Amino acid sequence: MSISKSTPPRIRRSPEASRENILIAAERLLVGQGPQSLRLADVAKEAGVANATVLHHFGTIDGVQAALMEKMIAELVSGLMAMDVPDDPRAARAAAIQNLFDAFETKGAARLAAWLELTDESRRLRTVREAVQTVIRLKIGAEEADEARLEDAILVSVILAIGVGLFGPTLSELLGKPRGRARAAALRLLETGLEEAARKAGH
Amino acid sequence: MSISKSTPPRIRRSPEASRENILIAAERLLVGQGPQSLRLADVAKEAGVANATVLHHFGTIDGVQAALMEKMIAELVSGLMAMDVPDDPRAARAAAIQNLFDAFETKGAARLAAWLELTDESRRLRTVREAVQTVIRLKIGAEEADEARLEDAILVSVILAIGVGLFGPTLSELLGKPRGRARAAALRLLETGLEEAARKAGH
DNA sequence: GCAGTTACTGACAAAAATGTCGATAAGCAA
DNA sequence: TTGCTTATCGACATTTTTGTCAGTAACTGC
Repeated sequence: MSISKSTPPRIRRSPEASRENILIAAERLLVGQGPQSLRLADVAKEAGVANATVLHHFGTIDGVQAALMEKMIAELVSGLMAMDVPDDPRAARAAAIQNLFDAFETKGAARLAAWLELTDESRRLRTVREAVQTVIRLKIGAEEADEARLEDAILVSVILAIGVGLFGPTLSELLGKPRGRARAAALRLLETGLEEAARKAGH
Repeated sequence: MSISKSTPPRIRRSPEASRENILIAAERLLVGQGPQSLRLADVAKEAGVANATVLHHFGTIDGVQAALMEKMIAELVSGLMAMDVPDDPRAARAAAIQNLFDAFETKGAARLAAWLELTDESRRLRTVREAVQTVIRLKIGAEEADEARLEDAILVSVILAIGVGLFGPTLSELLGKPRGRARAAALRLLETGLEEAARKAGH
């Protein structure tokens, strides 16, 4: 009979599945505890593998971080792009704004943006810019959107969407409000603001 | 004659001045390069002292970080509180908003807020909350500000102020706008939004 | 001057984090 | 089964970062 010396059977994944497993664990850590939690041992433990396994797939711990950025940015961008557009211009604007807020609310996308900003990796938001611009032109109905007012409103919308995603819960709570309050208030403000901008811009 | 063996004369400061010197250096690093730059050697080098000197005054590197938080939060709060209030309610609201944006624009206060949020130190924003509430009640003229609309407008203002301070420059640039554009646009949006909120709330 | 206090420092020790390497075993193909 | 590839791992080596300590020198009060 075999005694204590038995080691638990190894899990052997495909390289893709293994990378995915590690990245998901890293994302969980990042969203839950911030960038400082992305240490080799932490990531490996969270993913349930040995330190060496992480390095086998990503080379260095910076490699993990870089790959995680790519992944999260890609998800953010696809979230920004994926929406259907009502025909009515006004409804389309509202839907686009909703979509914007959704994109920065889920999966810590706003935290990613803040992280990139804080660590001077903000150039990586360039990809996001293109998505946002596409959304602007295609979805909000601003093909001729060189009108200053409308573009400004959009700029503010993006900032507010990220801000609500990042600070909304905390600030709502600190000010003694229910958690979703910030989002609702921001949407209301933007609705009137955007409509007015669109009106003045002649749409 | 004395040759090469001479060491440069030591600078000897008062404990307070020395702590201040180190904290200022740390703040420079934090604002310029993000949280990951707060390493003992980095801080010491930036401050122009030996590693051991930093530890002599703060015990550990975490002590430096904690003291820096206190300092930056205190400055942020005093920045929030320091303003004079026009008599006219409408002008007072505008001034308060301006002040809010100023407070989160200078000295990386918005970056501090983001850092606190990312690292789950957001409870430390509690002090800020009280300042914001004071400003709200005293300066915006909302003593009876349990009106939902007005309070919501204020909540959004805070989020937008931080968001502009944090992301304004980068996003303006990414979207092909001059740097100060985000702030101007946000102020314009808030002006109409706040006025409307105040009107509907019956002020 | 002189003595006492302490801010300051370099050299060293300790701890923590990253990265290397050979061995192992899981899967696959023949 | 047999052999090959390689994902996985523990043990170890390296690097980085933090913290300790005893000595030095700048200031203060006498």
